[in-house]
Amino acid sequence: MTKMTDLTGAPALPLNTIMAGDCIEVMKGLPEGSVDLIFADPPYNLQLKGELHRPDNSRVDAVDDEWDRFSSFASYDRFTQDWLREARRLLKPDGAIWVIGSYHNIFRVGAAMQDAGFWILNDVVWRKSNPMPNFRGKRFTNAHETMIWASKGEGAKYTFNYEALKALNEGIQMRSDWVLPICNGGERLKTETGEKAHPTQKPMSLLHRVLVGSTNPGDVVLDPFFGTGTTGAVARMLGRDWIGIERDAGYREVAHRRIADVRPFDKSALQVSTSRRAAPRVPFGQLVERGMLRPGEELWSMNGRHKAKVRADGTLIGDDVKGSIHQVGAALEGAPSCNGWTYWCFRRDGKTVPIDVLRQQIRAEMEDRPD
Amino acid sequence: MTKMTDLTGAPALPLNTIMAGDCIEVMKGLPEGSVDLIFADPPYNLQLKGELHRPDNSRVDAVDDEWDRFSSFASYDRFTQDWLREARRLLKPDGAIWVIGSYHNIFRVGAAMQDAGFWILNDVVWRKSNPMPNFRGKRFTNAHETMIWASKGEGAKYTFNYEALKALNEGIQMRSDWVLPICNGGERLKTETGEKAHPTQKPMSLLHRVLVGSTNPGDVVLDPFFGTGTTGAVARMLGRDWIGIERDAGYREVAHRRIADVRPFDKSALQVSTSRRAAPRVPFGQLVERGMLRPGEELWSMNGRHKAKVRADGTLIGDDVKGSIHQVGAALEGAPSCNGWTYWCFRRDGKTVPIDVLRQQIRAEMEDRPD
DNA sequence: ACTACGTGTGAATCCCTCC
DNA sequence: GGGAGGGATTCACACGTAG
Repeated sequence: MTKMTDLTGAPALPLNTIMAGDCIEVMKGLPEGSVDLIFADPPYNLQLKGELHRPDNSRVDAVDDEWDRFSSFASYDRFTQDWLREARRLLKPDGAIWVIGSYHNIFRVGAAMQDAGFWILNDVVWRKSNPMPNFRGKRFTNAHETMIWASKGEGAKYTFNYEALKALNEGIQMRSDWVLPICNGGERLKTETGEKAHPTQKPMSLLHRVLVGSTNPGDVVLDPFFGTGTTGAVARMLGRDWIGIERDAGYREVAHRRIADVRPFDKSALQVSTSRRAAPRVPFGQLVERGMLRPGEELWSMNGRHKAKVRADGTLIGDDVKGSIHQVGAALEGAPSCNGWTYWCFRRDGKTVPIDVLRQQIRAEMEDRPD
Repeated sequence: MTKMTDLTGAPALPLNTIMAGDCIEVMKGLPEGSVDLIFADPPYNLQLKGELHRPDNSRVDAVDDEWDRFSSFASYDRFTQDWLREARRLLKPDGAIWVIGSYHNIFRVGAAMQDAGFWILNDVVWRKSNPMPNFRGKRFTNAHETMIWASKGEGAKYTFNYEALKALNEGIQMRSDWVLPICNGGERLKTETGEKAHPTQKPMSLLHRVLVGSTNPGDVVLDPFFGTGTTGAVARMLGRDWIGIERDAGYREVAHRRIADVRPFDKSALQVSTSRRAAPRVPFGQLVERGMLRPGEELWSMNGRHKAKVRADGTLIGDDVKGSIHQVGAALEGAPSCNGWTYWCFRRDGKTVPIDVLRQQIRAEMEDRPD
């Protein structure tokens, strides 16, 4: 493949392009710590009946059952370890990875991810609303696939747009089981002869939820098993940069045309709900400095059971306790911690008002005139 | 343990008893090829670190028991390989095994099962209808556990009561995802002091479906991690013989009393597992994920007086208001509440269509294969 | 008897910034 | 890098008590 470098001599990222070749080799040529998210839909590769192929496409010549079984699992494991090692190298320290699979391969993949140092955050079940039935009635309808979401390592940071996903789910925390239809109808890519362009095309709704939940606009998303480019199409739609790797020229061609047709959403639609966590921090002392609360004034706990007096330095003093609004609240409640902003109230004109109202006033002013 | 033999000199099966001791050692003393089904609920190796509190400051009662602590993945893997080897030895040639776990351990267990020669038939997802939320909002609600169902080896026969399961599922082929509540209320075993008798008691409805589906009356069911004996209780109820292995004397005592109380062929568990299903809630965000509405697209109020723009996370943004379809509708109308589904319309081909039409489409799809 | 409301709790790898 | 401290964060049920 072509080696690209930027002006500093560091290899540049080939953003929004489909790279040709084996993903392990191609990833070796990309710079370490450069990617925000990896979405991988690796080959399931474990149909031991009939033929079995190594990652390099050579056919495994079975001698007997024992040898064949050992050889095939071991060869799939080596392949998995190899691409996972390169994938992890490419991730930024606060990057994350999603891998999708079925019971044929997902257990080996999950164990390999843990062995490679990834830290599993959730396994997410894609529950298909319209799966193919088990025609022979010998097993359960295979109605789901499993995704593993993992950070780069134990304690590593990662992106999780909690509020946006909660909003997507009408105000209820998003669960680890997602009910979504399989990809068919107009979304399913076809060849000129009307056949499926790719046997395992994933629905865009699945990628939408993955990318809204674990990336921000402008992030770089890598898909090492690009296929017909669902990841790229949704990334472009959502204003994320993407890189695809695919060794099949036919799939690359379909993906290229498909992504070129995508109209990105406009910027304002990409702004998603955020939590208070992202809001600027307001020290309680500022309420006193600005005269919103007077030193000596009494605050009352939300439940009305406790009171404390405001001091000029923005601390509280109650019976035998003094400290921050949080510390005094925790001490009075005998709790391990306490959010003083939602715990304390002041009184004006006979009404009891949470002090958080004052913080919101300050934040509103800051939005008009940011520092 | 005591060695038992029957009249022919072959070791006899200690049917319908709880054996004391470490399951690997105990299994070594049982005869090869003697068991029809194994249900195993091994330690999950949760690796919990500090304490966790709910937003109301109450402390979560974590699984911190000694039996769930392993020094490393390697030591957990050795343990898993050892008990799986003995389990497989005990199975009849046409026997089968179920193992339940979470993302902490299930990938390692699944890979070890394949390595041990088991042949996976399905992975089955237990979708909890009432899981514990993720209190800190840092991950998805961990709302499911995974069960692996496997035969003794590739091509081995196994029991699958297809019609019985179909009947259990109101005439529709049983899928690989089962919606069942966690074990609480009256079914949850308590000590005299009112604490949980076992931290991870499984619901009887789960075992009911497993045993109805993959055993016949008179079959022998072995549970090497017996705990407080859910497997034994359901087996007795359904007229199956059972063997439990448990090393904790306290758990054995609770299980013994519990199983003695079971009336065989009680139909109560059946009623639990076929509990009625509520009308499915469809989040508005799903219309966006599924491409039925585009982020950036405008919606119009039914009366034509207001409009708002759809965002990628399924919220709306109008003049000075943003939030859910319901919130924005209420704000624009100055009303205390608003049903956004009937309030908002989208435009296609010059026609104005209520968004509720799209929700009805999704519900219709779900009715094809409910659960 | 029935409803309304408050409380308790479940296999959990659950914060982040600043000094 | 470790410790301190601000302050953000929950859904579905079962059960008990009040009205």
